[in-house]
Amino acid sequence: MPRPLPAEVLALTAGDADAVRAHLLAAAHRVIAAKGLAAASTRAIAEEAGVSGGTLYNYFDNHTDLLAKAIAGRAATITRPIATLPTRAGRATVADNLAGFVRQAAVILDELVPALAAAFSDGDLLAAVRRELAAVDPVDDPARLVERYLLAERELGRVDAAADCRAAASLVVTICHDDAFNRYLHGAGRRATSRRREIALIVRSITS
Amino acid sequence: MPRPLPAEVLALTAGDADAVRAHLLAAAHRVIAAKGLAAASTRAIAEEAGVSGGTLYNYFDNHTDLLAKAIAGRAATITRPIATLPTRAGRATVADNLAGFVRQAAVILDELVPALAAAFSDGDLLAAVRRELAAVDPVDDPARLVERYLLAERELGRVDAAADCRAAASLVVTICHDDAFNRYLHGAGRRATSRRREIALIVRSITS
Amino acid sequence: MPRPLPAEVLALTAGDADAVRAHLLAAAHRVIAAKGLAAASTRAIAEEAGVSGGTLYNYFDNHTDLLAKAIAGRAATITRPIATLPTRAGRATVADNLAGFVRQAAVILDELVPALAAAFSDGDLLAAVRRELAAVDPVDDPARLVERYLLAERELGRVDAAADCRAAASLVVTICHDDAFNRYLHGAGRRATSRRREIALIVRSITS
Amino acid sequence: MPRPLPAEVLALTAGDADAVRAHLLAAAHRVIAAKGLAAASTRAIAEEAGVSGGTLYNYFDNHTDLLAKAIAGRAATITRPIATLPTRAGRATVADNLAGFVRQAAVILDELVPALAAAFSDGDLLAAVRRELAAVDPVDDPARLVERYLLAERELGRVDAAADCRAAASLVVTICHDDAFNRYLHGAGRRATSRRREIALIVRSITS
DNA sequence: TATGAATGAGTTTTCATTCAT
DNA sequence: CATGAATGAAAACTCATTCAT
Repeated sequence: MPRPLPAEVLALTAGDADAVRAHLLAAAHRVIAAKGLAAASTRAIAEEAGVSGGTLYNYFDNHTDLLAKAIAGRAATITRPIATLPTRAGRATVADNLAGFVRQAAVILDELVPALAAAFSDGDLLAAVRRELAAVDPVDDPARLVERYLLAERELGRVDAAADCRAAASLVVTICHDDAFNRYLHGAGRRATSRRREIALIVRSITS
Repeated sequence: MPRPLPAEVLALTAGDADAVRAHLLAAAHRVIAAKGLAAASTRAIAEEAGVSGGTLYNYFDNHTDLLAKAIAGRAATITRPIATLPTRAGRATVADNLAGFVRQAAVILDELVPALAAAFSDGDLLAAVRRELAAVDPVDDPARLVERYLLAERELGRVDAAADCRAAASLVVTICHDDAFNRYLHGAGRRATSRRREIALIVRSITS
Repeated sequence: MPRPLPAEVLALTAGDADAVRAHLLAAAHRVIAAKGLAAASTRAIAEEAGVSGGTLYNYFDNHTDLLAKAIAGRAATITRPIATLPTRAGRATVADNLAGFVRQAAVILDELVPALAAAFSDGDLLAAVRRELAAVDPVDDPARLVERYLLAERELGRVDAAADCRAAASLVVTICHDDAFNRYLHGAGRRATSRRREIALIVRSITS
Repeated sequence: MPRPLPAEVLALTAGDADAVRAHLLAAAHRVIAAKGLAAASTRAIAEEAGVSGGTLYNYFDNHTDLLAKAIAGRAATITRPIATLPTRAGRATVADNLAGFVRQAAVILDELVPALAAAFSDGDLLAAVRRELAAVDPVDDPARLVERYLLAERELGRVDAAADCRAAASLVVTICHDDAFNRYLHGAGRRATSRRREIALIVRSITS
């Protein structure tokens, strides 16, 4: 007999199918973040979401589909908290602004990069993740964001007119990625590297 | 019914236990590279190595131990093909030498980074990989290699006396890491990014 | 491909979870009795129960849990067929009644003692069996049953007022245990020892 | 290449085949006593004995043969420490002498009964144990020993002329067996039961 | 006749998926 | 479109036994 979703889940989703889907994706991501991709079995996700195992299949094609959407979905939301960077142009110093960006990006990347990296373990999953990523709006690309900030600084004269803002932005974002990767690779004990010297080097190159 | 190792394997190892171990590690790495970590079951590895399933346990404690050594073992050999970089100081241009390094590093990182990243999927495996990595000689760190090259260039006057060679080297290596990650994330079809502009930016910062 | 339980099993259990559990425990006990504890693999039990291997894990934590409950479960039902002993007080002779008890107890102990003894082979299993046995109602202790019978005979004057009924009962039960152990140890061919002389000795001690 | 046995083993056995066999049997029994029959793998026994796994097969037909001889071999030596009982006739009291026997027997039975019981888990092993037990000299039967003691007491007039010494002896030995079984079944925590009352009951029956 | 590596059948257990309710 | 039990393939790992050395 078809039964309604459990009270807790209904309270969160109001029974809206998309809301339920989002709830399940969030549960999946929590499990991946907490216990790793290998532990993100359908049963573990269902339990975390407070639904029955079979229910997942009413909202997703299969296990891989669910995982891929949970992982790639985070990539779409990644620029959200750092979207204000371009508005900081003209304030403080360029180096400080970039360092601030690196610091803020770390929070998001620390939960995105490990999940993304873990997807490398399974060819099918990786293919599905690629498909999902392809659908993400490339305008939200963080590198574009940083580039826009540097261009704004160039407008203000705080960055050389001839500076390659795209390359500089790309370098900054690359630093963020590698840091997140290394933080997870080397474990929680690892002290966060400051990267102040690398940023100074980049800034030196684009300012006279 | 016990038998000596199959002829093919014996030919490679001459019965030496360490050689057999290396043979099994190589087989494990081939499976990981070809089909992904998730497909690197003990059975698949044993088959690839041309050996019976139980034989693996005569050489490794367990599946995780084998995988961790197969993955981390590559990290130890990584500087081998690029160790000649410092000797190139004074020849060609700094930018070309760094670009050449990035190109060569890509070959190795393309087989190391995906396996390393895939280990993020399993907490136990990651912990084992960390233990193995800790045993790798840090003198072989590629960043130190690039730094030594830049310091040699500084001796020769082709790099500013005040240049932060460590930061520059760190940036170059970071580029390599992120590129390898992105190449695998976005799939084989992806054209390798040249990174010429980023290297130019770095070089500009350390030369006058 | 999921299917309901096979027709035979459904007929026995009517889909009730506790009935299925009991069915599985009975299957486990049949396998132990027929082929020994070492042959009571999960596969053998599932086959005997007419069920798929994975199904066992929907009802029991693990193999040890299943075996322990199958073994200890019998101990709980053991007094059932001999519970009427106290009502025989005053009829026939005390010796005959005790001999009858010994004979009846043998039927049950012949299927309990070997399984219990076999559990000595595995420390984990034995620990689990102990836990299960601790949950059995001690009021059903057969020694208490025999004691109550002897006390009833004492009330009737057929046993000395000063007789140590508890010790006598304990001796009778001990005989039952050791006989069951020895019957299994020496094999089916062994003629059941009558123990008439030992019972006579006990009776002589508690009657004048 | 045939090598000599390891130095430690040679020191104990002087290379004598029977001594080596005894050494291996003792090792097997130690493993069974310490970790249970299920843990008494060929590898564990070989390690305990300080020899290589293949060596066992130069002295025993197979695993079962080795275990059966290790278990049944103990039964042959069981009367050794209590053989002096008959000489105690006339000294102390009959009850004390029997209680002393029960106490001493416990030491031996505590290592024999659990191993014997564990053999119930495997039909093949049990059959082999039965074969080995059949070869044990029945004159050493502890029950005969106790009977001889009681007959000696009867000669001395401390036991009734009409007493059924065989039944009494059988009861005493039965107590020992059941106690050992129960001690192991209920675990080390269990306080040893004194059985003074049961012995008193038996003695009352054979003395006036 | 000691060694110990290779074997491979066998063990317990997990898990994505389906479908009767 | 919720449930959760049944499935059975696949996983990691163990172990008695053999035989080249």
